[in-house]
Amino acid sequence: MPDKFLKPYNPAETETRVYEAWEASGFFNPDNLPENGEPFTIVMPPPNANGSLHAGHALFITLEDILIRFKRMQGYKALWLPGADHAGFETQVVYEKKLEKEGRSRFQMDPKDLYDEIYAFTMLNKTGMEDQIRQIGASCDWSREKFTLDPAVVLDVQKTFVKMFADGLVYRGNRTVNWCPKHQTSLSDVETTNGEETAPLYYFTYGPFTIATARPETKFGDKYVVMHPDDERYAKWKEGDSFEAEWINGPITATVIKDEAIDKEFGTGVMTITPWHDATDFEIAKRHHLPYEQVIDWRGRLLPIAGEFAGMKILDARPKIVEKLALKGLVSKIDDTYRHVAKRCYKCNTFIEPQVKDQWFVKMAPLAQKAMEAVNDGAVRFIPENYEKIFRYWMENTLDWNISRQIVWGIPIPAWFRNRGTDAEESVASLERPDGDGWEADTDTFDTWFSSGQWPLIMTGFPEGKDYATFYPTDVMETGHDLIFKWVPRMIIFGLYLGKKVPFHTVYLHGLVNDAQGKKMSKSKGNVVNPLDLTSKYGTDALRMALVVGNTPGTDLALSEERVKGYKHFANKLWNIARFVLEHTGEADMKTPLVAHDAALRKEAEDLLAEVTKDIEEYRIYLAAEKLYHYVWHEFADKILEESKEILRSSDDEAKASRRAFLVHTLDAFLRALHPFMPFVTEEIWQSLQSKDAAFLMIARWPSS
RNA sequence: GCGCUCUUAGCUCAGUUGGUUAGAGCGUUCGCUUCACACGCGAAAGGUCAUAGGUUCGAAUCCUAUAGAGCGCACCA
Repeated sequence: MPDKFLKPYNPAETETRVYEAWEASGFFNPDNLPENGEPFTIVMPPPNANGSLHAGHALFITLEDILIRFKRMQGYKALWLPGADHAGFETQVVYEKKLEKEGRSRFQMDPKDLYDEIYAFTMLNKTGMEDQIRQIGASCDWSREKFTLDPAVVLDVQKTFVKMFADGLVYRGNRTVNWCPKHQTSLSDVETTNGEETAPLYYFTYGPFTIATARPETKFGDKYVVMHPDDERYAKWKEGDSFEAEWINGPITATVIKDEAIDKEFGTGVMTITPWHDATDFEIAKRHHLPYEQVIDWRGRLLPIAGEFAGMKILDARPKIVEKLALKGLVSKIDDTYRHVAKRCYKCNTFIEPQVKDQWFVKMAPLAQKAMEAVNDGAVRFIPENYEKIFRYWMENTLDWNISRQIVWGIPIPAWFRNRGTDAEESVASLERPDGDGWEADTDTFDTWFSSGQWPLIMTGFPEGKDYATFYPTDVMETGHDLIFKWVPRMIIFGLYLGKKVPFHTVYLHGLVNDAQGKKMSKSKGNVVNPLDLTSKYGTDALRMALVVGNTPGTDLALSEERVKGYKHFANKLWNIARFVLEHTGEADMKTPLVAHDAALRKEAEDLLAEVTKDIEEYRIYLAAEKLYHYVWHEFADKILEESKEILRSSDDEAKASRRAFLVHTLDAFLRALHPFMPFVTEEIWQSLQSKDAAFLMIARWPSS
């Protein structure tokens, strides 16, 4: 028995050494595996290279590594493809915060300089994160790693856009977008949050009508009142009737419009419209061919149309405008109990200002239709199953996807414009500048999800790479349940559009990792747990077990330090079991026939291993881990080892020989079974076992078929 | 408003297709310097499975309603 077993298990001493040996062996790359089985592929959700690893990363790395190691031991060509995401807007926000702290602003910087700075920042973080992923024990193939801003990836993504343009699936749209005045970019619908708020609802006299509004500051240019065509209260007013009204900055002439978008029950059933700053109003204006004008600028300040209020921020202007209207006797009521839903930027919480803007949109309906059909045909399975409903809901209710972002940190949109802002405006998608004079390049970049949506294709080398032929479609997409609508549908859509096949057959969705009380971790609450602190304190294997035991898919996990500590004890237990077995067996004769009692115990163990195998195959990882833990500690150690002491002290040579073989065999089998969950301690012990039959436990045979 | 999920021991959670006395970890109590391990061993206490109905030979598990929690969606200004 090696002397190291005389001391408690030391994760810190073991982990780096073992990982380096694995990596050097080349077996993370399936091309080097001794067996040439069927491929099994997982694309790693590329972490955002703008910070360090958090507990959620540790969870997904663990889950995916368990599946990969399990399949590798079963003889599959197991390929886990790591990558990193530039995470456009997210990273730019992180970097802008940094600039803010330094008293700088991106709006005073040359875009090229800004890009270069963010690039350097991201590359530094990327390297750091790769090391951290190694620390969690990820057996991914680093030789195939990609970054979303690798030149080849950029080109692929741009080609997709050009193809979609040619296929009529992207178009230049001039319409209402979600505008963040702080970050000065438009955002997709999934990049905004909806919060219920209480805001005063003002009732103003508007000529012969009373209108209700929560946004007086947008009302300067309003010259149309709209009501429902069936509203009997206003039956005497006909579409096109006009009237005089005293308004904020003097008298105006207004016109009556009838539209079914108006809710008769809300307010007075009459409203004025501001097409530039409200999506519903924009639609009404389009239907009735009404003019529209910008009232609020891109920074969230009032434009000259506001007269004396020009240049003011909307929240400052609002009370002053109401005050002025009150002096004119035009305020009839203020309802302070009005609750409504307001959209905010999901990063800075600033109110979204709807603005009309030219952007590139992806036509979602035909693409979503295909994704739906694939799911209906059973080509993609969701775990847990109920997420399929959520997926369907999203695919049935798609809005066209705005993919233009007014930020530098991203993949440039290969588009060109001519005669911009005039009736003769032309816009084309092309990798090269089109022929002819006057073309200017689009300065916008793609929404990050436009590139990450193509990730399974990109990682497998679509369309001509050799990996694409072998490993696409991939097998499992394991990611957070919050990505069910942000990421998963886009991957399925792009997979079907470009690759003609779904990119994976199974979507496994994990929950959030919360603090010990089940509260969401956040920097402001100060309850963020750094997974690397936990691995250095208790060992990576302990953290991995704490993250997966009893953690059902789709459900959030409360991660307490006590929990991790418990599994550190388990790693040590395993270590001492090995010590006992090694001490008492010496060179056991593995061919010794087992006595009846030992054969029965062995049957029990084999039945359990068969169950565990089935559990993992059916993605009940939480259950498999718990069963192994329970058997090893409370059966093998507490009962079988205790009973062995007496047997091995006895003078029954047949029973002794049988028991020695049984102990070695059982320890060996459970080290194999535990290896995907606790790779380090199991590998370290297994290297000292007489039953060792491969260079690494990592590539040894799974103990049950 | 609509949709999805959840409510099981002091805490965090399992309970895989309905089937004997409902489980785990941590915590608590009691007893152990047992020669693998005190990062340990042995034992114990602790639950009307949110509530009310229903289906069934049998329900934590299926159905309905109610209450509470969480998440998502929604153009009522």
